[in-house]
Amino acid sequence: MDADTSSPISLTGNEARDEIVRAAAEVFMEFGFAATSIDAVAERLGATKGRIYHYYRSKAELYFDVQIAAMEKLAREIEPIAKGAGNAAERLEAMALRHATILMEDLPVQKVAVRGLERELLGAVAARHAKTLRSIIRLRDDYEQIFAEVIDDGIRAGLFVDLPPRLATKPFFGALNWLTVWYVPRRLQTAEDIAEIARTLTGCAMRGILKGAQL
Amino acid sequence: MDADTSSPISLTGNEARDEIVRAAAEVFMEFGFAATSIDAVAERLGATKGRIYHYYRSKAELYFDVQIAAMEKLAREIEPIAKGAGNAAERLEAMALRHATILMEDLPVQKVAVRGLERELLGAVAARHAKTLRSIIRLRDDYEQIFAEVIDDGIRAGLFVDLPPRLATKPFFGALNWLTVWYVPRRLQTAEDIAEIARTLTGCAMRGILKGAQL
DNA sequence: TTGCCAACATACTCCTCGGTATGTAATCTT
DNA sequence: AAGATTACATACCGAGGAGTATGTTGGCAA
Repeated sequence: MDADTSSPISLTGNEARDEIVRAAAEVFMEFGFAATSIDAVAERLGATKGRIYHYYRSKAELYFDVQIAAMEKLAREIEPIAKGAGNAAERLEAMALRHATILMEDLPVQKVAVRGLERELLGAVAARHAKTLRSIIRLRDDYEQIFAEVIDDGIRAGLFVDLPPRLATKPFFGALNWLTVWYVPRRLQTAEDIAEIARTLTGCAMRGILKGAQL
Repeated sequence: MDADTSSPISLTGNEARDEIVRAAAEVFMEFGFAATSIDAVAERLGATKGRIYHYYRSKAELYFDVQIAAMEKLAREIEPIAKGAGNAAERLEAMALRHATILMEDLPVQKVAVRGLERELLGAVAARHAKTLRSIIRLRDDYEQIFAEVIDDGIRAGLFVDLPPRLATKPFFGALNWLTVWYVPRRLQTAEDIAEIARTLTGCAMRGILKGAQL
């Protein structure tokens, strides 16, 4: 077990690390990278720094792991849909629906990932982790590319408005991802409530790029 | 001059303060609140901390001022459009177009404002500035309310899809505001390029809530 | 011209926090 | 069962940075 601590990318999810990542995501979500202290994460775990630094060599590495966890989860679920059955509009709608749902179900991790690297890091630790940084940005780009390709299909098929796919992706993602800014999970909120929100957002996003009339 | 340093809200824009706010916005945009040092802001001004602390009592107060500047600029420009001529769809489209354009033209200040208070602050300085914090959140809510009312008009008029106005506002803003995440100003970028982006985003946002067919 | 004050710069304090070095109990290996 | 390793906790260090206390300079009033 614990096959690699050297490569922060694509690590096999050690159980202990997973627990740390989840706790870290909650605190990062609340305070952001810079304002989050390792002690605060440890406290949420009911432990001390020692535990965290046993598995992670720096705060940045821990933060990266949250990002990776988020992107892998999304890609793992959405890619099959993109490559599945249905025309571009049907696939895109299913992707958007699932995407929005994951954001809400997995809020801490996903919110941190959506806020993204935001120069906060490039500025803070700079060139130190430049390589890791690049590979995470790559993960994001690859994920966006999945959507861009389906959108491109739709445009070619005449289903969607004629825009550069990469540009059309932006407001589409915007309508969905923006929920990480305003959505606050309420107690008493059922899975159906989440599904309702996801459908609403997906509806707006889809109409935004669909061409012509629909009901 | 310098009528009030006591109330951080609604201050009359002293020229010296404005210059500090603009510089601060640039650095805050780059590194976020927590990772921005007052020294860094001072350096961008070609000055030292002394200059900043002569006008601001804390980093938080300076940050608040950036937020206020952003919200006042938006409200000042968009409110007249909301109360102007045209049906709900026409007014909303004009508002969205201007909103998106301001975000790009005034990127540093607006980007900081869009990222918003994000608990980063509530956590850091907590109850200290709770009152100021509330009033800034109020500014944001009021601004969103301007859109919500026009959207409500459109729904009642049967122009827009039937959704709770407050909820419909979310994906609409999302499609627009998301540009603060991906948009990077290029040299050689003309006003027409910005206008083009604004039109594209506005188009997607409008189709997202418009009911029925359009060209 | 002199005193006063605004508008800064300089120098210092103090505390937080990332990271490390070291200790220690449990578990595993042989 | 006796080292060795894992999985932490504890104790410490050093840097960075917010805020302050104290100069210093130029303009303006009387």
